[in-house]
Amino acid sequence: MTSKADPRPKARTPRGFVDRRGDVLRAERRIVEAVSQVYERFGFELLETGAFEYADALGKFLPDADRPNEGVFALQDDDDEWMALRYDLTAPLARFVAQNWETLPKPFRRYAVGKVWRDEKPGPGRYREFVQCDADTVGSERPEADAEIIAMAVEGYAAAGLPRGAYVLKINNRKLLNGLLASCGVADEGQKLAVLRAVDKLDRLGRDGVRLLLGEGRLDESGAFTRGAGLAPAAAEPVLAFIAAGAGGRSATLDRIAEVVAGSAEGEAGLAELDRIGAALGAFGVGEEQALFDPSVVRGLEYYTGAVFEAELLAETQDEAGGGARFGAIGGGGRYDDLVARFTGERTPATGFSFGVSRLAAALAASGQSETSQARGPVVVIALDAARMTDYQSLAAELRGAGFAAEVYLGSAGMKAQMRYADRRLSPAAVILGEDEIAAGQVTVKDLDLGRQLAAGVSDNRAWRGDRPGQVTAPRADLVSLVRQIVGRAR
RNA sequence: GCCGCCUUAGCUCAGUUGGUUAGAGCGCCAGAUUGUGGCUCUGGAGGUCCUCCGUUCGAUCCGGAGAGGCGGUACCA
Repeated sequence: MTSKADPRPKARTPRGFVDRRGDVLRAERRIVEAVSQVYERFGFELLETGAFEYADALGKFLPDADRPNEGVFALQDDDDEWMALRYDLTAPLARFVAQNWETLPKPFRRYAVGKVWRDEKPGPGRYREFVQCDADTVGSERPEADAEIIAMAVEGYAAAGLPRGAYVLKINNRKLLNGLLASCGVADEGQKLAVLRAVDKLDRLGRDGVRLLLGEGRLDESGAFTRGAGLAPAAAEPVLAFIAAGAGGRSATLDRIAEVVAGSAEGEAGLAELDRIGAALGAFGVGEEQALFDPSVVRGLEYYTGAVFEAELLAETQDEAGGGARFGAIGGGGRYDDLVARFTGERTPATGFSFGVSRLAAALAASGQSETSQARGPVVVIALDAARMTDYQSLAAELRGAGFAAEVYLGSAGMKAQMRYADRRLSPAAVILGEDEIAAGQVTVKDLDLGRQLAAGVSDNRAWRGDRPGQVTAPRADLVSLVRQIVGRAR
């Protein structure tokens, strides 16, 4: 061995990225198609924008000289302009709407499906590249627009195959908490954000944990201290009462919220919006158990200005180790009335919902709803004799012409390995054209599914091979009808 | 980002009190079976023992640094 550096690169996927094969992709494509159909039925137009945006269009995560790659994958173009891979589909929508406002039908309703990228610490089920599916309405401030987005999300989950009761869509309104805080004398933006963050942790830390985070702060088990919002107890108690108001049906929740936010103009406005959303949901036929009001929903984002939505998976799930898997949100969204104004200076009301496609696929799998069946392979034409490749190719072409997936085995292994190949591909049939068949003007088609069934009961290899189960030899002209019989059975 | 644990074959993992050829199961390939998937048997391939630096006659093992993975926490568009 020399001390020269190994010139061979290591085959590996970059951190936070995954390779995904046919079966997974098929499942995801089914989901996307189902949800897209729902969106189209509601009158939403498909829009695609590029993967890159100029960094300033992406908003607060824009790179600057000090940390050009914070949170996003960014690079500098030839003209020194920073561009970055989009981290969601909403920022590109805001840019598109601002750019094309004059020519768009208003309100503008579009859905979008595409990859987004985030340069952050990957975790289980959390990658640096993933597919999102969004629907947004830009240019309507009616609460009915929010309700419609929620109704589409509910229908989307149903269309994707998530059963009723497996999830719940929680609805809240930022104006409620804003109004509440204002009437408690909390005006500082940083403090408001800290309150939102604390409220967001209700499901994980419980009421007492949130109380600590609303006040001075909280010391967790590992000894790390999280600074709180610094609210006085007199201000924290109404917040705690507010976030506890969520149990029960939609109108009962509204009644309880009304008591807490009474006297605040912004709170009353938020309440009125929720009331109209609730009425519209009723008209859409969205049940109380599918979409409810929950004052503890936050969505963490600064840019939401009104209604916020979050879909949570309820079904009992298990991770691979058998423990209870925490799933958390499987989608979310809300109203963002200021996002387009970043470009135009004019307030443009907008509302939307977004879900992660692979997260939903994982949710379906976890609730036992996904068909994880392996894709069926093609009919495999066994290649026994290199000199006969053209014959094999025409057999395959004939089958493809008749509408079957078919391929000629292109490796160099023998018959046994070729049969194993067809078996692993889950092919329904193998076509054998050997010397015997050629001499007799025949072709042999083997039913692999039948063999799979019979194999379990066979213990003697000689018999297994000798019986040749499901194997039919017939005149070559009958190829297509033989395959049709066998493959028809397989479907 | 911070704290803790972990990293040996494609996968799951043994093991070496620091010593010459590092193992198992599963998987993969081949033969038994000139042209037939499964079972069984036999054989084979596959390892920088995460990387670098240090200690040592000698390091997969000890020390340090780094990378990657897992869990918690923070952040989350």
